Amino acid sequence: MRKTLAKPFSTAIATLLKTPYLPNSHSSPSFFKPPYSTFAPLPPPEWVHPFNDLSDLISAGPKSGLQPSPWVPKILLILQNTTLEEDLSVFCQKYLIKLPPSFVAYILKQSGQFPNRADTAFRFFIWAGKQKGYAHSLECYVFVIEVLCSETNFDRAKLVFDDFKSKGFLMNSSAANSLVRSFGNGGMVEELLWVWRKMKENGVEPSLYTYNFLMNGLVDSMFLESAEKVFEVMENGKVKPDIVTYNTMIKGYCKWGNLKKAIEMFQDMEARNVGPDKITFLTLMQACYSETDYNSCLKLYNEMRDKGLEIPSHAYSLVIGGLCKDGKSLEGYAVFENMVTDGCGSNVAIYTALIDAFAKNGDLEMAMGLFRRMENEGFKPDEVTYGVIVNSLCRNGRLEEALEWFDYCLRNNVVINAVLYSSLIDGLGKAGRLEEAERLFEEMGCARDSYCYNVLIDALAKNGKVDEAVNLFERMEEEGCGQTVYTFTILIDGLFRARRNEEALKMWDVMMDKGITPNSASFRALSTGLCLSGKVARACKILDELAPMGIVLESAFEDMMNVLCRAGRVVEACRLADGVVERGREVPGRVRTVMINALRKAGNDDLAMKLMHSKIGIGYDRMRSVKKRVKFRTLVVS
DNA sequence: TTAGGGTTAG
Repeated sequence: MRKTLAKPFSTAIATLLKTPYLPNSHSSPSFFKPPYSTFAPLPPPEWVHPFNDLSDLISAGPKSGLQPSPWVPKILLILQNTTLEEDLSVFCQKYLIKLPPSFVAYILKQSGQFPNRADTAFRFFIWAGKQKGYAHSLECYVFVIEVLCSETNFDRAKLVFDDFKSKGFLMNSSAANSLVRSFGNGGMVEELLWVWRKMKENGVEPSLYTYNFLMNGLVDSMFLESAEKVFEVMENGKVKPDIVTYNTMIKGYCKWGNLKKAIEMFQDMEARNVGPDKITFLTLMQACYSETDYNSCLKLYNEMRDKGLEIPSHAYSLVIGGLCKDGKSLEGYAVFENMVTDGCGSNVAIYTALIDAFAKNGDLEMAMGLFRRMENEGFKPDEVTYGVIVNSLCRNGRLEEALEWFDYCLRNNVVINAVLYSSLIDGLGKAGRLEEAERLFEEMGCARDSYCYNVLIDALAKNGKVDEAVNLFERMEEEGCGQTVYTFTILIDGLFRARRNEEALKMWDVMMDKGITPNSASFRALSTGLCLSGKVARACKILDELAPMGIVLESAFEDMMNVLCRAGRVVEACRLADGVVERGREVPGRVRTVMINALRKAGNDDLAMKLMHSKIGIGYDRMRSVKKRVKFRTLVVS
């Protein structure tokens, strides 16, 4: 038997590398190329059966006349099988094969092509390391680290690397590239620096790839200043920054929220003749989109078109999505038509965004037309699309149709998510159909999120069922669903409406104690309740307490003025205006404008005109020949 | 080697 094993492993591997079964055989690492003569022998190809698993392989034995078959890929498939080590042990023993490190490295490298392989790969690596007469090569370490880092298993990667360091391998450039990439992705800076030092020691010059991997690692770990330094080194060194380096830096600035610097770099690259590519544009567009700067998104898209660059489908998604969010459904549709003309395929997300935008603009016919067109083109509407349809119908008072679509989803096994449920519960609540809303809430087929709770709490509170709303608020906590600033706003508003002022104030304190940051809307609910019950000073005090916490609510004072004027409490409004000026919380000119607008909004045109034609708020009291600002109070006194 | 979308509440 041993005699028949004499055919070298190299022959088997060489044959296998040529077979179409081998995934990505063209990308096989260079150290799998000959010479293989030092490898222990494996069964010759003619033995090999088209195995389904390793047990087949083991039991096959010599069978003449069979076609050579790619058994290595079969072993790779067995990587999905947890008994790999055991099987391989048996296999190696049976054929008395000495496990070659290159084989282990190969399996580890290939295992990266399967999802969630880090655990198996790691155990395989450990198992192989324990085999008699076997020692891991540099590549084994590099590949297992690569697999571990790609699945964010950084602790294990560190463990393996500590072992690696003790072995005293000579660093080479491909190992260095891989390690820099792995450690960069994991933010393992210490390890990264070790590799860099080792490269220097062993005279391995960093290539453009090494630099770019390093840059990407630094940027992803938010070490932006270090990335800037590396960039500088590249600019002054032999290896100049290329398009990837620039794109990585731009990504860094975007992630850091420094869009201005990203744009500067974008302009700088043009000046240095490194033309921006589709990735540069897409990165910038994504950043603009995230900052809701949809206009810049559109400008970048137009620039891309002018340059004749290929426009990726995702860029269209961003531009169309941005226009839709801005309520510009027609403009969004125009870009959509460009996309179709360019031969760039649409997708469910783009259709859904357009349907939503048209529906929000009240054009339900166009929205439904797009829905049908999408279906005719073979796109299957998903849970988000149905969510948009149901929400649009609810918003437009077409609750019955929304319910029909809900039934349709149920009948056709379409997933119904919490968004669709919350839209429907909200629709029912706003239509006063509380019982149905509550029933739907209880019967929900998925986990309830804060939206679902909030819409129902709102429905209850607005329909005079404040106790039930508070019960639901408590149940929310019991069921582990986080209360949000919306929950508190709804309840504070509801409690004030029910004249349960002290409870409303307590609710505000609970919110603060929970570390939930109030916003303009929540303070509006509180201040409205307080102002209408004559406690303007208390509202001001609470507002003043927020400032030291760094919470500045831009419209707070304006909202209070509006509420007071609308309630005809002009004296209190004037007192508030004077207080705001005296505390220097707002420039007098603006307070004056706010006051005029508030009076106008409240329909009190007479006082608004009087204020406009006086020097109140900005003028000086010359009668008493003391330079003093005329108080707003004089508006109602004189 | 670098980039990745759509729906909901006060």
